[in-house]
Amino acid sequence: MSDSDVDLPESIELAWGLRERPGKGPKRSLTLEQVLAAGIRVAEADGLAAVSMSRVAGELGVATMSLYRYVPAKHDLLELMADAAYGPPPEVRRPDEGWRPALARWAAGNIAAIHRHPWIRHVPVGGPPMGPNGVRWLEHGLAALRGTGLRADERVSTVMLVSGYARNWASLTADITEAAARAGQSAEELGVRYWQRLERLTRGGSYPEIRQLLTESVVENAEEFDAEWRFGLDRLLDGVEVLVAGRAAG
Amino acid sequence: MSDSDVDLPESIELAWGLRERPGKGPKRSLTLEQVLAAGIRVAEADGLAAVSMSRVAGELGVATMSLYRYVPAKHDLLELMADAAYGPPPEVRRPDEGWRPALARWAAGNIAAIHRHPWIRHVPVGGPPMGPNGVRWLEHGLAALRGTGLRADERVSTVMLVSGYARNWASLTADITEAAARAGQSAEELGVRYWQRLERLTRGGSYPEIRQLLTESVVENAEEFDAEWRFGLDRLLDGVEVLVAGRAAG
DNA sequence: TAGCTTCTGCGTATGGTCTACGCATTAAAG
DNA sequence: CTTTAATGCGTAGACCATACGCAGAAGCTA
Repeated sequence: MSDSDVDLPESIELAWGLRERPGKGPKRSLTLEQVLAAGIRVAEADGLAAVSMSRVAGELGVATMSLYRYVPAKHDLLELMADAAYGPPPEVRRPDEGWRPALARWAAGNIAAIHRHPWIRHVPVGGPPMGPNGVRWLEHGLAALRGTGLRADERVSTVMLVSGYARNWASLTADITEAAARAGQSAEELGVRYWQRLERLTRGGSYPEIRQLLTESVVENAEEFDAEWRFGLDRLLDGVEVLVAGRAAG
Repeated sequence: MSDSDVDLPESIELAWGLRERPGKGPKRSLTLEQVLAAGIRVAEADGLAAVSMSRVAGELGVATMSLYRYVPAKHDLLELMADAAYGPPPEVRRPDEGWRPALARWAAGNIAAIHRHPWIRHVPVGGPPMGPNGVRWLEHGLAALRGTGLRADERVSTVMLVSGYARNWASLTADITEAAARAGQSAEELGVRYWQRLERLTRGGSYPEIRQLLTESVVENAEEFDAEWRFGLDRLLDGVEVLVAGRAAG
């Protein structure tokens, strides 16, 4: 109870529903959930850049300033929207499931969440996860590593490593997909274009490795897109496995 | 020569100095380098949020709209600033150097660059690297993997994997460092606070793994900060090594 | 040398952004 | 019934990016 009053950021208390509502004044006309849902609706429709306080308020049929009774600042609105949009993590690791498939499933869930709400990647992250869903995701990620013999800090680092990779990869592919949509081309065409451009830029300069790359075929079609994701994930999990195996032996 | 006219984004042509300057009108009073340097100066002093067109123009003693003669839009200014701030990559792999230490050095250089200019992490990335420095970094990253038997797409994926990890880790630590500076606390204290907060939030809920974590010590001091970085990197490189060794054998 | 063309810097104006402040209204507590 | 606190929100201030157009500078051509 000495640390019962660890002070939390206001937006986090809001998200967890820890704000006492003494119910003195008039009844509130909205809930935080409604505000977040409206923000998400706007982001889904027109991208994160379209999420302005006035636009979200308009979506709810209230005045702009009313939102500030539900959220301390726009930045908090965005963070809370992201946490809400992530949704619940994939099912926890089953008793009969190995750590590796479990972690792979968790990573895939991460990708899926970002691809389901591509605007999430533009929400600036501010520190480690503390939102309700963020904490649940952390919990399930750690659950995948139970019984591996990894130390506490190693388990945390591993989960961060995997989620970081998932986020990066999802961001990159979403960037390409959106750029392709904007240009009216396929993602495949756009991938080819990148290497054409690199070819043009490295002409005349001293870029032996890149020039070498261009002689081998680096073309990617849609199926190899997924293969690329799995390549990185396999590298990552192989690296973890080396450690796990070493711990089990030593 | 059929692909001699691959069209490049305007900002990229600008950065590479590929814009013909027919020299018809009056002499320009600035160079792109000066504009970028001014923007970087502002970001360095007051953060990326302080970088507005008018502020950068003021720094240079010109009118706001004059900047648009050097840069198509603010977004391009930021991208170009980031590319310039990265600077040249670490020395290429030496002939006697193994791929693993070379890639580790390259990764460390990545970290150093972001820590030298912490605002870089807030510049929204838009696709694969095409700026002059971005391409040079790519070149040196690939050079570390020469002779490993990895295919072209595998080399590229590996480099992306490592740079992504470096960026993520540098971002996280920079977030913590800045938050600590704002709160007048040490990064160590703030790390402890995170776990205290997590303890508070997971009380009463169903978070067995996180609760378990809290019983083991997850405290990090400044030295373990660096150990955490190395842990992730070792996992990553171990994973690559498994593949490289397999290729050498098979 | 005269005129034409093109490029420069930049003043003005438009339509946005976030949010501090204060006020009238509502509802519960004493 | 009075006191107290919380709500919705109108107004206003301080920014922001950038479209447009113009006056002047510099080179090219005749």
